[in-house]
Amino acid sequence: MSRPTVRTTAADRAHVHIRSAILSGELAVGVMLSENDLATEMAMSRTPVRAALARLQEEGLVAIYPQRGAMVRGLDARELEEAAEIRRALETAGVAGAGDVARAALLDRLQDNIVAQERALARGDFAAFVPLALQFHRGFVEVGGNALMLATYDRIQDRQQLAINRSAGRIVGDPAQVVSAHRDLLGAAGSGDWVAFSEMLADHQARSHDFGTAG
Amino acid sequence: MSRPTVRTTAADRAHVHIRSAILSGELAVGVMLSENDLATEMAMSRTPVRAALARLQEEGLVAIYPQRGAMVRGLDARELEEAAEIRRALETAGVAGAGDVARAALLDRLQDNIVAQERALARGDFAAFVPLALQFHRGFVEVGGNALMLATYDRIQDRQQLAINRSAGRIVGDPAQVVSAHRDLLGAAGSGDWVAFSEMLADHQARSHDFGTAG
DNA sequence: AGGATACGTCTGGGATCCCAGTTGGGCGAG
DNA sequence: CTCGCCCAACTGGGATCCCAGACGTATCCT
Repeated sequence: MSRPTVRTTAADRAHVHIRSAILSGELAVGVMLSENDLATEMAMSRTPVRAALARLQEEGLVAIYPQRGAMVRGLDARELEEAAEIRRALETAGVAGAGDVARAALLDRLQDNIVAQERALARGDFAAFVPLALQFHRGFVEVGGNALMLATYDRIQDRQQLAINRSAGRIVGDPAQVVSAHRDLLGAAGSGDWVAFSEMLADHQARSHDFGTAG
Repeated sequence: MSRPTVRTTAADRAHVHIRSAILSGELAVGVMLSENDLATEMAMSRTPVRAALARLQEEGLVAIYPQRGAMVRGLDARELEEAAEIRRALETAGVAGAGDVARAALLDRLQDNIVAQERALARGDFAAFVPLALQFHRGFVEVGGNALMLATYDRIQDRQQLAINRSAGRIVGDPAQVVSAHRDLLGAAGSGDWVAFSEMLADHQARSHDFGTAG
C-alpha cells in the first residue's frame, strides 16, 4: 500500500517555495536572488534551486542574467494588457467551444459563484473576492473542455496574480459594476453568444482596468 | 564592440539539438532518452542535458518518468485538435486586435505569401509549402502586435510541427481548396471582420483536417 | 582631485561523484 | 517447464567541487 509516486522532489519544493514567495509579494520585484542563499535557506543544494529558477524563468516570473544572478521580474503595463487580451481570447474560445450541456452546468456553478462574490463585496472582503473572480473567469475556459487551452490560460493567469497582490486590495472600479458585468457575461455565455461575450468582456476588462486588478 | 552576450550556453545547445532531433522525426515517438547517452553523444556533461530535458518537458515534447528515463512524447488526435482550437482563438484575437495600418501591411505581405504557396503547390513541393502555410497563419497573430500572444502561439505551434513531419508530405485535402481558403481568410482579416474570420478558420481547419497537416 | 586600472569576491555554468529507486534478466525451487 | 525471487546494472536526483566571467572597490598614476 505504499505510494512511491508521491516522492516529492527537492526541485519541486524549491519551485513552489520561490514561486509562492514571489506571488505573495514576499520577494519584491527587482531583488536579486542568489542560488546560494536560496539553497542554504531551504537546506538543500544549489542543484534543485537552479532547476527551480530555470522553470520560473520559463514561467516569466524571474529573469536570469548570465553570470549575474536571477532577478524577480515585474510586469509593465504593456505586458499586463497583453495578458488580458490573451485571457479574453481564451475565455471567448472556451465559451464558443462549449456544448449545450456543459454551458448549462456552467450557468449553475457560476451563478452560485456570483452570489458568493456579492457576499464578499458586501462585507468588504476583497481577499475573498479576488479568488472568486479569478475562478469565475476561469470557468469560461473550463467549459470549453480543452485541457491544453486551460493549461495555457493558467500559465498566463498566474503572472496576473503577481500584479493583483501588488495592488493589494486596491480594487479599481465600482464593485457593484463589476458584479453586474459578471452577470451579463454569464448571461451571454449561457446563451452561447460568444461574439457578444467577447465584446462585453473587452468592455469589462477596460472598465475595471483589468490589468492590475481581478477583473 | 565585443558581444559578450552571445555566449552560447551548453544547456541551450543541448536544448536545440534534442528539440530539432525530435521535431525532425529523427527521434521517434516512444523512444527512451538516456541522459548519459545524450551527454556523451554531444560531448558534454549530464548537467546541461538534464536542464535541456526539463525545458523540453515543459514544452510538452518529452515526458520524464522519475527514475525511469525521458520518453519522446507523441500527440494524440485529441491533443492536436485542442492545439488547433487554441491557434484559432489566437489568430482570431490577433486579427481582432489589429489596427488599420497593420492590417494593410499584413495584406501586402500575405498576398505575396499566397503566391508563393501556389507556386510551391504547382510544382508539388510540399516541403516548401508547409513553412509558407505556417508563416501565413502566424501572420494573423503577428498583426495583433501582442508579443506575449505571439510567444504563446509559437509554443503551441511547434508541437504541431511534430505531427506535420510525422505525416511526411501526406497532405490531407485538396491543395487548391487550401489556397482558396487562405485567400478567403486573408480577405476577412483585411476587412477586420474577425467574426467571419473565426468561422472561416474553423471550417478551414476542419476541411484540411488541420490537426496533423499544415492547414 | 579625478580617473583609469588592477584585484578580490561575488555570480552562475558545468563536471564529477554519490545515492536511492526501478527494472529486467537469470537462477533456483516447485 | 513454469513461476517466483533475487541481484546486478541501469535510470535520474542531489551534492559537491571547480571554473570563467562580471562588479565593486581600492589604489595608483596623472
